Amino acid sequence: MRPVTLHDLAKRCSVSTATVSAVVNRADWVSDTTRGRVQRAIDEMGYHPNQLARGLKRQQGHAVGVIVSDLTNPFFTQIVRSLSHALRNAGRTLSLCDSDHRLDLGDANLRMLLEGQIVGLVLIGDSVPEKALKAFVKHRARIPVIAIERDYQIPQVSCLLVDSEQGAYTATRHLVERGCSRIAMITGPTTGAGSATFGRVQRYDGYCRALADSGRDVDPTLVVEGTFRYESGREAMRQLLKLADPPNAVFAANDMMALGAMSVVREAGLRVPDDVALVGFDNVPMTGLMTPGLTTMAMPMSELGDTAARLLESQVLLGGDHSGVRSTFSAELIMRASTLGHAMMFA
Amino acid sequence: MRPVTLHDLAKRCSVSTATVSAVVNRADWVSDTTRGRVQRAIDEMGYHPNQLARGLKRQQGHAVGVIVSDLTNPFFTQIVRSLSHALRNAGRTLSLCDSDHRLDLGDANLRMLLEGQIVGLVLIGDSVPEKALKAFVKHRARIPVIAIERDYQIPQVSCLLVDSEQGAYTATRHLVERGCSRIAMITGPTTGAGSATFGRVQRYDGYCRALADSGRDVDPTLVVEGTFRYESGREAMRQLLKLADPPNAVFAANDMMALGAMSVVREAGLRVPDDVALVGFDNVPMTGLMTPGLTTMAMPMSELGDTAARLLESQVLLGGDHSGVRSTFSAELIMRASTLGHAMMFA
DNA sequence: TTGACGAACTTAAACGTTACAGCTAATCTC
DNA sequence: GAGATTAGCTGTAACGTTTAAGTTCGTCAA
Repeated sequence: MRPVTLHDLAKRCSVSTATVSAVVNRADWVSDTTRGRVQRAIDEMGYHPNQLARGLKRQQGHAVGVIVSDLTNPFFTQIVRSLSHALRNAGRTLSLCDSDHRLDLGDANLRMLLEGQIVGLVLIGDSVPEKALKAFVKHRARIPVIAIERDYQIPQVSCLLVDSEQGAYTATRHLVERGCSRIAMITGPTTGAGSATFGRVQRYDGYCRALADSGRDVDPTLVVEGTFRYESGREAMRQLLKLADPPNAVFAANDMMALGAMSVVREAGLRVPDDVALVGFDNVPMTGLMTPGLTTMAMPMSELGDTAARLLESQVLLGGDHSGVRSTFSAELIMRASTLGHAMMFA
Repeated sequence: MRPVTLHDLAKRCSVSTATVSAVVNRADWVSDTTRGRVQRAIDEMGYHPNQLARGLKRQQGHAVGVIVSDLTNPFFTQIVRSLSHALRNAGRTLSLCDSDHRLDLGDANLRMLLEGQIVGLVLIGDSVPEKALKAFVKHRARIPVIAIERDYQIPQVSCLLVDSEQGAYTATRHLVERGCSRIAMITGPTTGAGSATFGRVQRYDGYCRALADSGRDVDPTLVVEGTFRYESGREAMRQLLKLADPPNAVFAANDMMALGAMSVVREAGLRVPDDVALVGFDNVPMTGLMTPGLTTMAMPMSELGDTAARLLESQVLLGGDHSGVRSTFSAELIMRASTLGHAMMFA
């Protein structure tokens, strides 16, 4: 069963393929009678335009490439999801690659997408090495590139970032306002995976600024380095509880570590939030599902996805060269029982 | 900066485009000297084949369409991820659509992918209505379709399913072997979202069979219906604890409900697993991260993804018509502290 | 010496679509 | 009523690739 083509329709309606094409593309010069006749034939024969041919002719594909460093990261999953919705509405296809934290695969994916004649590229997380991207941008200057949660120093590349410093400030500030006297922090790793992506430095800076704003000094014994993983949150918390004067509040640089910390606190027979209040960062789905719910900073995920899609579309339509935009989004405080307690939550 | 084409290479090397094409496609008739010369030019000029043109000529695209009913479901995310890896290795692109549980969107996505001249289609979860798929298969008999975790009654469609009955049997059996006397079940919903997908019926059947095998009757007061959501697990567990003779073990039809149940058990001051042992289903990532870890049935996610990719590739290569394969995978018991307790786990 | 053969290459026609330059006939302008 | 304009359509050349059907030329058997 060969797919129906413009030629088939043209023959059927005794018009030229150009006319049929005009109907399909809603050109304004076709008479109503012809348009009706062709449209009916399209419906009857079940015609679908061949995007390969269209793309070849128009010198412009219909797919947007997306490379994500780790699709199983719920934060990234959400972004991909809203990208997917936005692109569908724009009539575009989403070509997805998971680079599995391996930058070499990111490079291979880049080549593959390139051959697929993508019309735009979205990079999520640390998925492609700066060098490879630089080469890409140089050879395909017409393809707009947008990076999410990864800061590239390439003028043509747009970067959408979350203001981690502000988020950390808000989180810490929240603990101050709840009256916590000794506020600890579990930071992200200083080197290796994630260090480039999730702003360990900025989150720590925000913590410091919030303490300074309330007239306190940072107690170095209350700052422990983790690896963003659950188990490292447990380890860090154990360390904190061993202190002579342990903290009564902890801000963790991500939710996984906060959850790890919470499990240790409870195993030690202490109560959350009465003995130790906890705040995380990221708002991964499970934080709202547990009891007590974890207070955390929500990343603006759909916003990032939507903005990326809109930006992309405008740059594609614009055509020609475009300079990279950078914009920063802020994380939002989601208050839950891990800092408020049940009584307060329903007060 | 216009992309390099076969023509550019042909001119540069003073050969015909056919020869260059032959080199690119590794045909065996090109002399070594010519091949070398062309290959060098390819590297120097940075040539990348235009997959649109190739696809148009070959009458066969290079992308595989994937429609997933909800990408944020960690179970599906994992499948997409392993599909992505397998497809990259096969040199194919993955066109992703999230249908957001809306079957009408599934239909729109289907159309979009169709126009993109996909070479194969993978449906994950309940993402496309049977009727729409039937129409698709009828018109595009050459495109193999594989459904994962959704049973279509269409001969040409291959279905990859997880044996829920067997999984539920194994889970319940495990509780029996741990010496639990009163084993409750929290089932999935009888109607609505998920009822078609995750075999509520089969999971309940497996539970019954395991009990029967150990010579017990099903106590209807110990079977409560949930909605697969966390909150419904809490509600169900509250109901179970109110019984005059409450259960000392619970098998929940998915992890979310099991986690909800666990939170209620602990709030009631009871111990897991000593007072109430718990088993879930799905092995979502967080189950291994909490304390106590949740014993659960692991879905063979990468296996499903890989199999889908392999099956697809073989059917694509075969070309022509193909009859749908159905195959069933079994879930695997992951034993954790929610049934074993710490002492037993390290015995 | 002829002719057959194969290695190494070229030619040119597609694939389905779009865009541009015509073309025809009707309508408008003065 | 001659010329200009316009609405509505057609013809055809691309887009970059593959591929079937040649072409050329050197080698080798008879």
